[in-house]
Amino acid sequence: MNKSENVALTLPDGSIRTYPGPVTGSTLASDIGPGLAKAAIAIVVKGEQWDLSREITQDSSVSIITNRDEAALEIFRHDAAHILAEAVKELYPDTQVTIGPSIENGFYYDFARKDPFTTEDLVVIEKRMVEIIERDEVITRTEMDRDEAIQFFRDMGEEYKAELISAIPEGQTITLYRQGDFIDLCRGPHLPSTGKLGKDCFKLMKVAGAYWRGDSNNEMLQRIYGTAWRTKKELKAYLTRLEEAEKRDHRKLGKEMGLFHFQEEAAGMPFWHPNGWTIYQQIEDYIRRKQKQYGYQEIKTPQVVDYKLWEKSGHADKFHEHMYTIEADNRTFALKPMNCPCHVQVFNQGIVSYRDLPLRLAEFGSCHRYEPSGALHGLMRVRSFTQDDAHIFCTEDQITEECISFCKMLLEVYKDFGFDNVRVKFSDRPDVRAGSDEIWDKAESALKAAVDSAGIEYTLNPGEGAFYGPKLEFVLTDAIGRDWQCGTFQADFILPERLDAHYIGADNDKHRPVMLHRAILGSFERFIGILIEEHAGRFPLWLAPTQVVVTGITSDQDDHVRTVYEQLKAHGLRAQIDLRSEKINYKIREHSHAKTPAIFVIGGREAEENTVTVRRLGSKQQKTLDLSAAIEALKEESLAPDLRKN
RNA sequence: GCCGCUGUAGCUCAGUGGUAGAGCGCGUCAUUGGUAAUGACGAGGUCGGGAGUUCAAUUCUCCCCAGCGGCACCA
Repeated sequence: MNKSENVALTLPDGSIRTYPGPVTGSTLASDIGPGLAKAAIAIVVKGEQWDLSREITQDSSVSIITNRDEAALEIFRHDAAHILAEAVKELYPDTQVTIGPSIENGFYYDFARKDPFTTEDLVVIEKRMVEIIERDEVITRTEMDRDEAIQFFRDMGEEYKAELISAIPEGQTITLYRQGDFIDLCRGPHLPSTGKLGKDCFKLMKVAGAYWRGDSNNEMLQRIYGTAWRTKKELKAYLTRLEEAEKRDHRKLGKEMGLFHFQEEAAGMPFWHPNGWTIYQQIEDYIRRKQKQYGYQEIKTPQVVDYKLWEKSGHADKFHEHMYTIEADNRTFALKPMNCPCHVQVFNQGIVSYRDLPLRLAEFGSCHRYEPSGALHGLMRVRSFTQDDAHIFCTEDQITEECISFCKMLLEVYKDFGFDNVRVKFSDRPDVRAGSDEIWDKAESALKAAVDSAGIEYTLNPGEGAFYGPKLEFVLTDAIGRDWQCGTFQADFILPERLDAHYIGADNDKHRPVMLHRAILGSFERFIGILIEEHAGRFPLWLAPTQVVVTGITSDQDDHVRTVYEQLKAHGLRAQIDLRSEKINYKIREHSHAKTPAIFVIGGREAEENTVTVRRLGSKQQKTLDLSAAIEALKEESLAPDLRKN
């Protein structure tokens, strides 16, 4: 490249600035204006993010990233991670640095260190980070040869960094970033200087353990999590959002609302209370109706099954450590961890004709899995749960149609529960799997064709399929932003083979059916957990454990209150009566806290006119209605979505 | 399972090497009040479980269990 050649930079508005030679983003920004120079964070050169200090040597289309841009956030967070690492190295020089990326809402950095960081350390580190920001250290980018870089970090005692670089292909140029005395391997880009990060725009959040390179066979590192934002206001808003999310945590609400509990004697296995079980039953009834509508037949299979069956199905091989076993009669049994092998047993009874396919067998199957203790999480990850499970036995030709029908049903169900945003992942063959590559090719392409024709958008989730087949995962998000897989649709060519399922085809020969494993809610437990958080405990009327409370202003109305209560119950509403000698204020407050959707209040006037004054949760307004009208309205609203007329 | 933190009344939490406290809730009584807390009195705890140190352990040490935050796992 001839240095004397002109460099023409095309800005987003189409205007062109020409320079007599190489030029940096900061020069460009200051030439455009001092305001921009101050706000500039990085520059996009031909679609790639560059540091402001990096020389642009060729004609390029460019745009400057300012601190108002969304793209700046990631850079801020990445810089925050570097500043964190610098602070830690200054305070605890014997610590080795490893990696520190920006993540959703913030950043983290993993450190190798004998003694773990304490919460008090975080305060000290955070203080030092502010100092580094105040020092406004210039951040410079340098390039280094790969082997040179390995030696460089090794000389500094940074073995992890050296190992990281070793994994990079030979001959490649490595970029390093320096700020003050701190040097890190990094792709960049970074801010021009540490002072660009607002010292009141970040906060260290927590310490945690994390395996080196995400592998549980490796040693555990100390991870520090932080959050970082463009402005103090954004940071505050984020912290407030976290607080709000905590209030809708299903574990907290479950306790407050008396839905369920856990205890030591049965870790990870919920005890459902009357209130929670009412919700559960509403959901089960709903799904049962839905499944009938979509051509499923419900069955029930045993929970304790000889271990031999799990060996035959292949589950024992991969999951034996996660199965509860029982010894009896000199035999070993397992509590079923899933329903599919049992469903094949039902399929295998008698002879199935191709005319019977697709055969859709559904079960509200209670399963037990010995989940690792650290994985347990309220209702979201439990050791005993019930799935809205079903297996569709069909021919290869029927996969597409079944997938389309399933996706339609799933989206209807999610919509009825108030979930409009469902993310879908396509998980293909894992490293450890059963069956030949040929069968996997077939299963994957069949599932892909099916989901494409269903018109569902998905992201690829490589290597995450089940050991017997590829799957679609339908993911919902909890209050704290954590993702949970609920629905699933899996194409399985392997279990029918292993458990010798067959049908008689039109050609009078035996054929293997394809097995489609599918669930919509996934487990009732997890789904209810998410439902609680989604609604913050304020369930729609059809799900609410108590739909209406009837109470009087004074005890003079007690008889009338009783009559109304009886009528509500006669209409099938889940009503409660409150005859306590408390003031109306107290009772309203209490039932509102309990998140009761409707309160019917009866005073002297209402008793005389046979009306009720209705107060709905979340509203301070009251409406006095004829009793029969009030009951009718409530009844209509309390119908499950699939039972409503419109 | 791994790293760290936590475990005291039904709930939320304070506290101490000398056998425990608050608020809410609960119970009794009084109060009959028009839409988010009426008052008085009262009951309630093997301080997660086990072992050790000590004259003495809820408090200090160790082991175990469970919960929380992550990591790993998730048929």
